[in-house]
Amino acid sequence: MVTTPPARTHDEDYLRLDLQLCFSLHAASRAFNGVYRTLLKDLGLTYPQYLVMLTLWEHGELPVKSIGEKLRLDSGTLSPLLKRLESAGFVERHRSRADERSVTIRLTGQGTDLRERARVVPQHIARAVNLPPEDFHTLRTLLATLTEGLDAAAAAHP
Amino acid sequence: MVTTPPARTHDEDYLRLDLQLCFSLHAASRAFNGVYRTLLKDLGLTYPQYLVMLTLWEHGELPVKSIGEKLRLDSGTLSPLLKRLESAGFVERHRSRADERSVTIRLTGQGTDLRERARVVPQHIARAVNLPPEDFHTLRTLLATLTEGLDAAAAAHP
DNA sequence: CACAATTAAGTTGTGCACAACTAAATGGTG
DNA sequence: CACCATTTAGTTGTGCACAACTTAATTGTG
Repeated sequence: MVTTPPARTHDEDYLRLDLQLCFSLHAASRAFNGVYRTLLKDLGLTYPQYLVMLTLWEHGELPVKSIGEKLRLDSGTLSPLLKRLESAGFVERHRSRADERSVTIRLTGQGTDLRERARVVPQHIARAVNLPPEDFHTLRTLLATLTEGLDAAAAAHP
Repeated sequence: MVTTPPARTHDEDYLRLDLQLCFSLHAASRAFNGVYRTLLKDLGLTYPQYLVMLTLWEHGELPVKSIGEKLRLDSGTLSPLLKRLESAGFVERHRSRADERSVTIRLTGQGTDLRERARVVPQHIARAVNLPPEDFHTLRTLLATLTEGLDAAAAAHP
């Protein structure tokens, strides 16, 4: 007598859905990284360094704390990354006079100039992504919802 | 006379769209990782190790090569990861007799048993994700399309 | 004012991703 | 058969993510 408990099948379904989504997400994230990597190599930037430069180009100088909040990165990741951007000559680090705990990151001339050379990057990416604008928007919304749900779940079970 | 070239605005739009999508994707991927990390800590697995175990649970023993193809990971990532899974007692590594270059990864009893304990993971994730099935499906499809486009672009400009 | 709690940045250690390389086995071709 | 190209793992080195911790400055409270 063959006995396959129904609960087992249900679990398998869950497992399969979950597996498919995390695979897709993982794969998409890595594919994105790959394309950025090759595009950014000419500029001498890694992908996370590019994200930091983008926020600096947009907001001017920023304390490390703010960069971390915008990019959801902690000091353990940012400190060495910013040190590398500094030795590459793209940013300067200045201990804040108002609050000596804080360190302000400022673009150098070279860092500011890099923005012009970086303008081609988003164009290449947009072309590579090759999605109609509405899909673009849907994807972004769904990802945001997903992240929100996951963050809420993470906060509920810390 | 104020001259703002239209191309400039266009570039800014591209930059903004690109920035938004790569931020969403990056954030979603990291949120996913975070939830998995806490769930998997009890099992003594990292997220990539869990992905390897999932493929082994599904396919039984596999050569390193096949695992790498399924997960899009190269030997530089897999070799040390598998070594850690081996010293944790979840897998064994056997040099293939038929082809001495190949190494077959096999589940141990402990590795097989872990599957039962891991059954709760996808349920927690599905609950955390909290998306209607159709959104789930849309997201997966869009991510697949995105990855395909990015891979094609990467292949065109290697 | 003193002092404990909090905050900002940095450090250390582990693990993953990936590029570039090595070593050994295999396969194809002259 | 000999030799070279290919294939499979593995190694090395760089950089990111994150947990756990340290240090120094600031803030709040008795």
